[in-house]
Amino acid sequence: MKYDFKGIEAKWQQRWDDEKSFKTLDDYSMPKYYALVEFPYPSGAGLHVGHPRSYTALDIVARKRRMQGYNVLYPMGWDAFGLPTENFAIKNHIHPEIVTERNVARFKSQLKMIGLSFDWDREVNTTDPGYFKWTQWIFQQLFKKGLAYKSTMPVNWCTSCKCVLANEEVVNGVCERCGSEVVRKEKSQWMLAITKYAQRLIDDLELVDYVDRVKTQQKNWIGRSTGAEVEFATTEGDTLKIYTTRPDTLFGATYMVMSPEHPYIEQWKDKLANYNAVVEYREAAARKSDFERTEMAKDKTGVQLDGVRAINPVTGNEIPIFVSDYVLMGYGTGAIMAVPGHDTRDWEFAKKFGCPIIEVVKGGNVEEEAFTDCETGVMVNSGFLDGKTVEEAKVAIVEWLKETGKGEPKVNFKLRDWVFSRQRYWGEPIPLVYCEKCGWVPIPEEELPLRLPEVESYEPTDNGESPLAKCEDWIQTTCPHCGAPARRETDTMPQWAGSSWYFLRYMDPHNDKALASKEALEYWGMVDWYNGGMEHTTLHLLYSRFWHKFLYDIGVVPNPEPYAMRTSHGMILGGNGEKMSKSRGNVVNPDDIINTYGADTMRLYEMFIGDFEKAAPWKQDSIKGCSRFLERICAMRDNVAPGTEYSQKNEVEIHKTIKKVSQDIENLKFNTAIAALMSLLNTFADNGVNEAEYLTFLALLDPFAPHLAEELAESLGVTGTMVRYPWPQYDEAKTVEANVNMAVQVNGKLRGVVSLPLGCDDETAKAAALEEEKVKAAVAGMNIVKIIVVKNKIINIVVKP
RNA sequence: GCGGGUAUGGUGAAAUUGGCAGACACGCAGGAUUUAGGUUCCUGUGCUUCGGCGUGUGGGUUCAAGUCCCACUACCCGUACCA
Repeated sequence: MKYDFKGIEAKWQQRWDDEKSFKTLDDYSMPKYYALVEFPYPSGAGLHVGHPRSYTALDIVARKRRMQGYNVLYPMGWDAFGLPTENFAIKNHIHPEIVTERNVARFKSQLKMIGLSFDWDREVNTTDPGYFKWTQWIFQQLFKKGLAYKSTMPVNWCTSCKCVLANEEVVNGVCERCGSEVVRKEKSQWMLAITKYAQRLIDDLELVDYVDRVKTQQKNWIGRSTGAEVEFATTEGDTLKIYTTRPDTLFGATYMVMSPEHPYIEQWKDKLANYNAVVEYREAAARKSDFERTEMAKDKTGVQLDGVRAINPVTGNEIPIFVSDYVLMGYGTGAIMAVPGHDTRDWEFAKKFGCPIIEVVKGGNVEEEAFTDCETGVMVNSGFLDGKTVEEAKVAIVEWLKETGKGEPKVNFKLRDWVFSRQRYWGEPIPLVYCEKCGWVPIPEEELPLRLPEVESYEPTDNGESPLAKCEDWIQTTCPHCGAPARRETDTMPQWAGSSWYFLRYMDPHNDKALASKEALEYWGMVDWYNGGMEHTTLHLLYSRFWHKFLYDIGVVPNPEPYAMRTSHGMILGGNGEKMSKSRGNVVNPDDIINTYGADTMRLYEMFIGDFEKAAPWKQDSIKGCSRFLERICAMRDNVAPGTEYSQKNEVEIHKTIKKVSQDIENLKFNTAIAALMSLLNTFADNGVNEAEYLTFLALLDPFAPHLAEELAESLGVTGTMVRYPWPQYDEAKTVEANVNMAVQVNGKLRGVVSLPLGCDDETAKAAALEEEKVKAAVAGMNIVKIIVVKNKIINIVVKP
């Protein structure tokens, strides 16, 4: 049979569509399996070959689970709010909604050509009012529980575009789009109190099965550290509170540093002889762009306060206080005690400003560099701490701090609260109004979804307000609480909002009473397997875990964690090993591959390309191997002999392959699963093949190359589709040959191979090894010291002259 | 800086607990089929001075190391003064 992939693929895609073969069943008595891939942002460029890597991998898992009798939820949708669409709309004067619709249509038709087994009846779109109604609803719940609040925050401001940028849009300190300088500007923003969940977001990683590197990245991002808060009295009679992870080095604190934004600068205004110089420094720091701040990072700057000094609580010494921008207002208390002997940054600063450096932990040379090791050192010059190890000293000093009331143990996190507002058009409107009397008030639930108003221009305003700020008609409303005139919030939500809960909507996508029904949430939660890119292992994963925990706390979802398992795929690179991008000109379009070789070949190649978790360069030549493999399967169809049992010749190889393919799919080893299928085909080519054997092969092939598997199975009389065809079973006893080849080594070097019965005893193996001609030659004239036998694997003869 | 990862033929890559390094492919070479190119099929293919040598480098443990230990180097990803 000739391999007509175009005909075959069109035929089966049509049939799956007509029969709704992948429809998720509403039968909650069946065992369930929820496989999830990250839904894409439907960009104008269309799909590239990187997208299908993840989709195909979990399609294989989903298809296998259906064949194993599970009720499978494998859905797809669109994360469609976002900047590129808005920018395209601005440039071409088209409504973003129309742009989105177009892009989604393009993406969908491309995905359909790949033969992915999504249940399209459950498609979701974050820009659909029926969807974002619930995004807004969740935000209102957060607000009601006090987890959404307004706060003045420094934001990134592009001096040329005159608008606020997200952190991701600032590349090397300049605007991603226009290349102009980006500076900091204070703006009032909506914030979400994710830091309240910081500890639980770390602890509950114990409950889930994520690859280690993902767990590590989450923990690092949250950045928990333990230490102490210590109060330093000042010469002006007040106290300056600091946070440190090294309270053990308190005796070595020879000066203090405050952030330029520290409120004490204003408080001490009248006491500072050099107040003007301090303010000047603060203003210079504020003017610095991100780029300059990073550039200047190596060179420490600062100003010493003239008029206020601090007192080291343990030595009683008076020490100077500096202001420097290497201390950040946003972490700890915005002030530090500086221990130049044992902190690299303090050491650099001390060297530049001539502050004394005292060694309090022995082990290095503090004149040469800061000694930061906590493991080996012993305390010196530290009064009652002398002679203790760092760990012992930490315990002792914290005791002392507690007793004297000068400090207490403290845990800090790097994680900051989530800046949640964007001054943009194409996002979910924040469903709150501001009333002079009542403050911020949520709009009534029955008024959700709050839709975007029609505007003439989507461009941000000159003063950094959202484009919605120009819609006076829309803004003016009444307070739901007291009925007085009120104004709507004009900021919109960030793109992360819609993607923080989309997996819940798939469970019950058309529900208009709740984000999903209780029954659906209980049956489908948690997601059994979630695969996505490493680039989302910090923000998206953390945000969605946070929202899910909140929904758990208010009784909406039944589990504390959303995803039972998380894996990550590597990126598909261009043929030159570089990241695929339009500017590098190395983008490969899946449409071209499908036209030339067919979807099954593309699916196969995407999985065969290499280790699923690692980046892999796209090699156009290598695709042929996969294409040939499918052609050979097709050609073999004409030579399939009748037969309902496995032949003796093929039996072991078949059981082995079933085992390997079954396990490899579970372990993300799609590449070796395909290699095993190729080997089995080679075995068939040598030994001949009958119908029973060929059908098993097709069942194993089905998740990888479903169109061809269907076509060939049909030709063998299989009625219906392969979607629920039973997954082949293997018999462990039949996965091994009666005889094994054991390698014979002499002094660790391979000298021969002997064929022996499986599990034969060591003495027989030794005797057989010594009979082998090449072994005899290698052993001749030597004394045999010992012989090591590893059952069924190797015999090593150790000899000496 | 810090955190994570990677390093194996001409290429993409395989290799349970340490146990025959290079599975499976690509490419290449030779042959067969073909009017020819292409396709398909068969054979070979780590290097080698045929003793051996080979998994980034240098040490170590072991009967045995790609795999374990110590010390390096290079590249990739993330992050940016987090006290």
